[in-house]
Amino acid sequence: MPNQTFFNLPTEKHDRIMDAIIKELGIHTYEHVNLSNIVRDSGIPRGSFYQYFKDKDDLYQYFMSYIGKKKIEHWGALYSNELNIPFLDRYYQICLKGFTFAKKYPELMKAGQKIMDSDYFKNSELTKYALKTANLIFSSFIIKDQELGLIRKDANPSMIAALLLDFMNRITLEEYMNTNVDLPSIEEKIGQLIEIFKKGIE
Amino acid sequence: MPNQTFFNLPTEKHDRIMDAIIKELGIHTYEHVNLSNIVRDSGIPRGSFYQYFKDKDDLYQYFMSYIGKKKIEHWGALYSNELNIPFLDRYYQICLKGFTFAKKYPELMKAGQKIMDSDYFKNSELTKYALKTANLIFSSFIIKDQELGLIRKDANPSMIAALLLDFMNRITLEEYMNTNVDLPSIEEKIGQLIEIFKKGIE
DNA sequence: TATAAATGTGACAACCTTGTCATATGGAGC
DNA sequence: GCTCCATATGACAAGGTTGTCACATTTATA
Repeated sequence: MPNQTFFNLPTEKHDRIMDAIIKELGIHTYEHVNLSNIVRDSGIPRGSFYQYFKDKDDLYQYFMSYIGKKKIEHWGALYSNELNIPFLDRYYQICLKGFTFAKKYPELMKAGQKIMDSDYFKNSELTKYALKTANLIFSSFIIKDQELGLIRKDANPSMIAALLLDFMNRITLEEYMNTNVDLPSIEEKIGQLIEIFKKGIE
Repeated sequence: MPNQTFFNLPTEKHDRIMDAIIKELGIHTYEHVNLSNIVRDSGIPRGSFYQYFKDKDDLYQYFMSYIGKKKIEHWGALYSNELNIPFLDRYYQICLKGFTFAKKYPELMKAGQKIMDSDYFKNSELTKYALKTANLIFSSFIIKDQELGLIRKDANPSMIAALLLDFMNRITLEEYMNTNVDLPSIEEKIGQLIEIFKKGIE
């Protein structure tokens, strides 16, 4: 985590640095992140960077916690157990939230996507754990629906979860990042997907 | 494409170099490929590398054509229009072929996967074209089945294609590369997926 | 205002990677 | 053996990146 000095910075400077970091992480995978670009873009001297962050790794840790906070803020209640709606309705809402997140924080979204392409990210234990957790959360909702008779009991929850997470990931990459795509066309697409999942294609 | 000199090389030397290239491409994304590792591993002098290949780009071009040839060899007939079987049966076979490909050429498979993570690959027009083509091929099979009444006409062919391609991609990454996974468990998994697609989960 | 502590600064050493080039070697044809 | 051409070779220049450090400046405290 960054040095306390970094957190003591005036908001304007903190944000300027974060913007530069987000910009750079949105352009290059983690391994290719160039500190020189960050210090140039944020207008801070090279030495200052190393006063705030121990190294690249430190930068990454902070970025992950930063984007994590924003995401929890944004999706929040939709992942709560207290929300009692059918899983596919919940999934629909979660996908749409992805769209609004991408519109609200396009640069952050880009950086978040890019990070996932990085070896560093893929090889980290934390990542494997996070992906497994995402699947488990979806699975638990699916199992609940199976008990309620909303979803066939012979369908494998973890497989359904994986398929829906895959779709969400792809639509995020292909559609949400595309400025020409509007909300109605996204709603239409997610609706189509859910139809296929409900009824099958046969 | 590499210089003629490269193709004149004795098979043993050619293979030694290809092995080193495949090994390196399997470890680092294209942007991070290190020529020094390749010349060390293949035991050729640095100068020779530049006698064979113009630059990194040349290496990439050759690798793509190399893996492309192996893939066409391996999947061949399964993508042919002359094979007249229901699309989901074909899809099942295609997925299984992926498993045997991964077992036959594990290092090549790893390199092929890694390449897809590279910015260079993602931003190339050829790639976008290739991905679009894969979807179109699947879609054309699906449309044929729709006309035959095997698949519902109101299901979007391109979306079905995308979902199934996504699944194939993920199972390749997660299962095929894993040495502990055997054929029966893969067959089981693909079977489950196809069940979900046929009947839906409701 | 004086002093100490914290923070800012950028030149630079150390390191790494790429692609080049002058020179060496090998073999085919005469 | 001689000449020519293809091929082999590795030291090195050019370019780029990282993290450091000695010194400058600002802020906090007495």
